[in-house]
Amino acid sequence: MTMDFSRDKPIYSQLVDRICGDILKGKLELGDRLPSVREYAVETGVNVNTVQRVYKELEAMNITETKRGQGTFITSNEERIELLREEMKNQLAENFLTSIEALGFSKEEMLVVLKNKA
Amino acid sequence: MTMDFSRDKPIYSQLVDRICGDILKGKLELGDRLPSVREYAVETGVNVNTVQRVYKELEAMNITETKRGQGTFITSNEERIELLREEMKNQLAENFLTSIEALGFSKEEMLVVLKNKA
DNA sequence: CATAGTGTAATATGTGACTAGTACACTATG
DNA sequence: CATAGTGTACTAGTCACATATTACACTATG
Repeated sequence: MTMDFSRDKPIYSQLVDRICGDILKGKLELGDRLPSVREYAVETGVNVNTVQRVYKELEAMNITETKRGQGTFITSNEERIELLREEMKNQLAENFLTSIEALGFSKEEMLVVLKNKA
Repeated sequence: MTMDFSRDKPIYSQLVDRICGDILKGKLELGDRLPSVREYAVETGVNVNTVQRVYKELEAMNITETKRGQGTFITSNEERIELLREEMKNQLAENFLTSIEALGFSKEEMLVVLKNKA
């Protein structure tokens, strides 16, 4: 595959985002097994250690569970995923509002722009 | 002063944002002279080179003009500033929409969250 | 129990972004 | 022309990130 990564953010971080997105979008389902670190490394054209870091982060976020010798699985805890969804939504919104304020735009002004886009 | 900086973004970049914000907010006016690199370095508790990089970025964006031996001044070109305002507004909006999509949220869903915040 | 497939750990290396220290070049001012 | 105040250039150090390599620990499967 050899994915293309943006250069303004660590690869491991982009992969975490991607997997989270896939979970929230339903592309990955609760209890699903992720590819092995070695598989995923080849798929994405990245080093095994980088994938390991990705899986480590995901586990620290409690959205995956790792079983040695078996693989890494998405948690079956639906509440956790729902919580994740809310957390990320909130974080996104707050970051946005912070940026808006820092640059001196008003919320209303930005809402108009957003509505008129895509 | 010794400003406090977030650790997830380069200092110079945060300073650029800050100055752009101050301009857009009207805290800094067209033609104003910015502090000298050394002054600003002391004010913010940062190295001179970091400030220099900030001023360099600003100049590359055509929002300041630098005169050796005299100082760095905010452009008097009002059109440029207006353009900057539109650019940043657009960029902000687009980045936001990209993130939303990547995580599988809908625009409408996020607009609701935004309206109910701050 | 052998084997192949999991995740994990440790170490070394290269690279680029960021920051810092120091010295230089230009300009205004007296 | 001396001086102090500008911006600028050069060099070096630090750190996070990614990679490469190797070895280890656990589990399923035959």
